Amino acid sequence: MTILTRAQRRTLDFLSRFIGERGEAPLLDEIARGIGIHSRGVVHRYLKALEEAGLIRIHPRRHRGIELMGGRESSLALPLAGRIAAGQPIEAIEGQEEISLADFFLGPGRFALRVTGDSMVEAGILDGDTVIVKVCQTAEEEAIVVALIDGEEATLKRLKRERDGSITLLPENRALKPMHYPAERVAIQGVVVGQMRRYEG
Amino acid sequence: MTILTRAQRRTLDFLSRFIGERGEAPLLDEIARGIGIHSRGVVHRYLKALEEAGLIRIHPRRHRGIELMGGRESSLALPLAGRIAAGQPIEAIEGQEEISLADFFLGPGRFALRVTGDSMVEAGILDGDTVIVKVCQTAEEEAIVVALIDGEEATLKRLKRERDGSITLLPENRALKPMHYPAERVAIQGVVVGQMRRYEG
DNA sequence: TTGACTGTTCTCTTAATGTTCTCTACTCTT
DNA sequence: AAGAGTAGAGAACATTAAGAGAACAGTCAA
Repeated sequence: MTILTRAQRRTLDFLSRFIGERGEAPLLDEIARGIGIHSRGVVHRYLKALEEAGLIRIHPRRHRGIELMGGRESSLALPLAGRIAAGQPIEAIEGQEEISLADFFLGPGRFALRVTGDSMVEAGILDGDTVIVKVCQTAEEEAIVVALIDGEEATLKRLKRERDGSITLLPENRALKPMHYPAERVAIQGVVVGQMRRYEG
Repeated sequence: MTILTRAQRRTLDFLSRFIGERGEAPLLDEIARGIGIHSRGVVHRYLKALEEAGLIRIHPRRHRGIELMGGRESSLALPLAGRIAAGQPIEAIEGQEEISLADFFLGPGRFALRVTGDSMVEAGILDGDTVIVKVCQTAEEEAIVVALIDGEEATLKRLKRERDGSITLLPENRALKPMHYPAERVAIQGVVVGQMRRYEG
């Protein structure tokens, strides 16, 4: 592999940042501005060198036709920038860590469920959220479960077992009352293992 | 894999949204209007390119004869069971629908951030949650943003612009007070586009 | 069956973009 | 002092991207 000159390295850095943020490659003019020069021809020379070094691929004559060969394909991971409210600017903590969506949510016996209603708002589960549920018949105390009552009505509630074996389903909403049932009327369909929400930009 | 041009990408986005909402493919004229042009011929050219790239299939001469291929990054999908709290047992957990984690969260210029603190609890963002942030300098009113104050302190707050150009950062927690700053002290680092949480089983 | 729609194929236009060149200047090394 | 290598400017040319719109042929519903 060839040793890169300073200008070539600047170009490569700009490229990876641009593509990482915008999802598409920059124009030659954008690269020029990004590394502080004015000539497209010069940029083109640097790109040729980077291609020679095997670091990028150029689709000839295509606009924005630069692909970087870093190897790390679009995995199912997001760069993890760190913790917020720690009092530091977040910038440029370039993907040291990554967070894997698969690790987060995927697993055997799981499915997603869209939530309607406000019964769990105080647990941070809002109307419109999606919860990830793991199928199981038994659940631990205090877990948030999908419970089927009398084989008819399914709800999302926090589980509490009473000493006499009966079951209380606690909503996380002060406006709603706990519901109390004998054990045989309640069938647990699964336990909530995750929750996610999208904000429309 | 061919690189898509911007117009081709716009077309693909419109297609998946249209089909997702209405269950059938659009006419060429509808696509044209949807992406802001007037020529059916041009649309047809874009569709050919998308077919070339393996992203859609065209049934020749059929009206609405466009089918979009799962050329997506597969495998990170969960079966979507339906809506809960509708008063029905979660009917037939057949994975007819699926929810794609990639669609949900992945995209250019996004990163994850672990939240510490309770300043946004009433918006359903709890201590320990992870938020997905999209990098951008400007944000719409009422968006939840990552804001850097005086270049030092980063926080997660709801954005409000005052008439005089100054900025108010609103916590979603009655115990905390809104913070008010002149515009030049606040730099927006990104907008929250998603949120997720894991419940330890 | 028929006629209005709809998909397909063309050619044309315009502006933006990639590519190739030549020329200049600066910094090293030997 | 003379090359050699790196940086950069900028002109000239070729190609692409994006779009309009006409003409034709096949589809589909009343």
